[in-house]
Amino acid sequence: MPRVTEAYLAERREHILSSAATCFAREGFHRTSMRDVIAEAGLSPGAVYHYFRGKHDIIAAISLDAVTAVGGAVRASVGRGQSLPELVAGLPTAIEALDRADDRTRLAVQAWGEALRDPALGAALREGVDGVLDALRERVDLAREAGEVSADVDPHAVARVALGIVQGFILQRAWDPEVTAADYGRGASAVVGGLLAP
Amino acid sequence: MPRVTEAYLAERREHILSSAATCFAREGFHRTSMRDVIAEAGLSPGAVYHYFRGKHDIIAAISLDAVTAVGGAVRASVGRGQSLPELVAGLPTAIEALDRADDRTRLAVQAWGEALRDPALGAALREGVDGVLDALRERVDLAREAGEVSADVDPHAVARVALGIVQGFILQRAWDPEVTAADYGRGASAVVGGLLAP
Amino acid sequence: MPRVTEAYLAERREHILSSAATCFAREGFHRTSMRDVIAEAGLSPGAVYHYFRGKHDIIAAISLDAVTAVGGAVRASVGRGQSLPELVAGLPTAIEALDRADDRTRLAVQAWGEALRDPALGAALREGVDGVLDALRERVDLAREAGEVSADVDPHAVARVALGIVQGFILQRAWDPEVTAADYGRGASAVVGGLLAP
Amino acid sequence: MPRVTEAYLAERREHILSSAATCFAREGFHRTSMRDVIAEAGLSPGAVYHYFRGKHDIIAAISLDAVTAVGGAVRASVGRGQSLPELVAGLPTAIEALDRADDRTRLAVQAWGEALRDPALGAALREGVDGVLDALRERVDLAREAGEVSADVDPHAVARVALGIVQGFILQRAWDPEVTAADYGRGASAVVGGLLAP
DNA sequence: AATGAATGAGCCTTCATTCAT
DNA sequence: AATGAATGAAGGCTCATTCAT
Repeated sequence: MPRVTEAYLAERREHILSSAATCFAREGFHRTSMRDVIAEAGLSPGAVYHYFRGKHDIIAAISLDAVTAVGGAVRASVGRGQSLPELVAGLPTAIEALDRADDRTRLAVQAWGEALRDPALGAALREGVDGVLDALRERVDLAREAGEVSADVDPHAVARVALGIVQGFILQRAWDPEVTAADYGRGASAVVGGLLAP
Repeated sequence: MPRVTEAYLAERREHILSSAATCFAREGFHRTSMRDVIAEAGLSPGAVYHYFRGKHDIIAAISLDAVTAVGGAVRASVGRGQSLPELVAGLPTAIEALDRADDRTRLAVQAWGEALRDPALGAALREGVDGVLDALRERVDLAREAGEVSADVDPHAVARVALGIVQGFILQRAWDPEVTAADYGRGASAVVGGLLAP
Repeated sequence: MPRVTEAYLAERREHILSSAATCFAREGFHRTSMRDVIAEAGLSPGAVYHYFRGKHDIIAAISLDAVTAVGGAVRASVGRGQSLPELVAGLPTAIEALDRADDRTRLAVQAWGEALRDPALGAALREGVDGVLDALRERVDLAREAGEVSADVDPHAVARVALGIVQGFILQRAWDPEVTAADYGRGASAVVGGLLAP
Repeated sequence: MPRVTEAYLAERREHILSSAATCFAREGFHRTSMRDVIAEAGLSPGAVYHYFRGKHDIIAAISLDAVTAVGGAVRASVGRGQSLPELVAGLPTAIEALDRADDRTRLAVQAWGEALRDPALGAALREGVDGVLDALRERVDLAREAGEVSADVDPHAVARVALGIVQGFILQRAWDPEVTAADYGRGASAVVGGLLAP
């Protein structure tokens, strides 16, 4: 019989992660020391190291979470059966909604850089991105089959561009909170749906 | 009077920066120590600190350079008098051309994260981005006035989205070198120019 | 729970201080590196920094201790109910007794200079000195009331001079160990008690 | 024929010393870097090192100057043919007069500590002190022969105490500028001349 | 005589992490 | 499960000083 419930352990782990996220969003991965994380969590070094193998693991977990959350938001939007311009218009809002308590999108920008240096994280992150790209590509395929989109576009490339539009929003909003989802979404929808005069 | 020429000083500074860029591209800003930079430059600590106030300043200079180079490539493309889809199609190639010697686009991704934590860098970077956004917006304005684009689009928002498309390319290519400028450019051009069947 | 006893912590702190004092007496505050202190203490850097915020704090603690010890010796002598000449004659011996293990009086001379540059240390030290001056002044007051001393002397000024005599001994003995407490004390007693022929 | 006059060289040397003294009085010997001294002097490193072998030499020169100045003031007072109490009463004022532009007495306190660590400086300083002690002792001898002072005092010891009184003034005044020469001198004169009621 | 770029040893300190309790 | 004292490598940087010009 375990001394403590599994739920307790999971909750503890989560608590540490969210404390770390707070620190990381405030100061960045590398300007945050384990001392900071430990203090923010109100624990002792030993306790934190009981749940994580090291700082590295915490960064990886948080990075993955941030990127996964973005991916999840995109995939959820894709599944909503809207027209392509509607879909694209709504993505920024879906992203914005992620930043409930923590600055998940700011963490995502940092995670992007981290993934460049950490092969394991890079692979994990790439996997998530591939899933999102697949979802977007399938949606474009459908649109093409439905004649909604001209036959000679490359769904792979279009999916990448659509993802790029989302990534650009995340980045620009991280730099400047005045970049709103509504404006950016309108622009995106215009680009995708009717930029060229008929 | 051993006062060396100003050109010599500038060249030395540049040498240090490019040595640092090599290190940073290889290991990231924070896994690179000043020792690494100093060794790569083949100098002594004192010499490096003669030209830069600290690691921070070197990171900032390189970050700014990377982001400025991206901005310059975009602005140069904008000034080339192409149609909007042509312009957008060509941007990834222009970006790709930046990575001649150093991995300037990889550095850019790191710089993005850095700018989130360093207010001074953030401000400088934002200024550069604003210039690029202005150039793109003006181009869209022109297209609108020429009837090339429907009148009810918001040029500001469209400029941001166009920039986002470029940023997305930088990021996706940094993660996966197989993402080619040609493919992404084709996708971008399709999105902007004729995604919707007529 | 590895929480060690408070006594253990205090002892550790004291051990570091005495190691530092050894180094400082040997080489001076500024020619002693933290490496020296750490090696002398037989600890790791982290351990030392666990107990002190930095070299500065160690210097301050040792300086304060040295000056406080001197003050304590003076106050103890004052409380011994001797005649003024007896008291003054005994002070050098009391001071000399401080240098049992460490060279506390040599440290005091260094502390004097340090207090000139470190406002916090200066204030602390001044406070200690004021206490000693008070004690001396009270003693002089008593002597005056007892008619032991002429009525028109300023007890404050006399107290300062008495302290000065002690400080001069500390300094001269630090430079030249041949200056003995016995000789100096005899001189001091003569000055105070019967310099002028009757 | 020398390129520059000897006077020019001496003046330059003096200029560097006074710049250094300014820095040292402001920040202490060890918190002052050669950069500081060089900047204060408005010269280049090479120029300063042309006149001094190193920081060490500058510290030694300034320390010696400060201590010598004190010694000179005492000896000048001794030669003035006053009664012993008058002499002692006047010493603090003579000391105070030294602090024209620079804080020579503050530098002296630092020099005391320095002499403890630097054998060469210690020897030089001790020599100066011995001269002062000799002068004081001779004065006491004279007083003894004149019957001004009781025959059984030890002139050596009394001279040391007299010097100690001066050193105490220097120290106490360095810590607290409110300690005035007038007050301290009055106290000293009282101690020496008539502390004990008749 | 003077310049100032360059040197490189060494400084103080922090950090992620461990392990006896 | 949790504590926190301890580790020790490594970090960024400063410093007194030199020497080609």
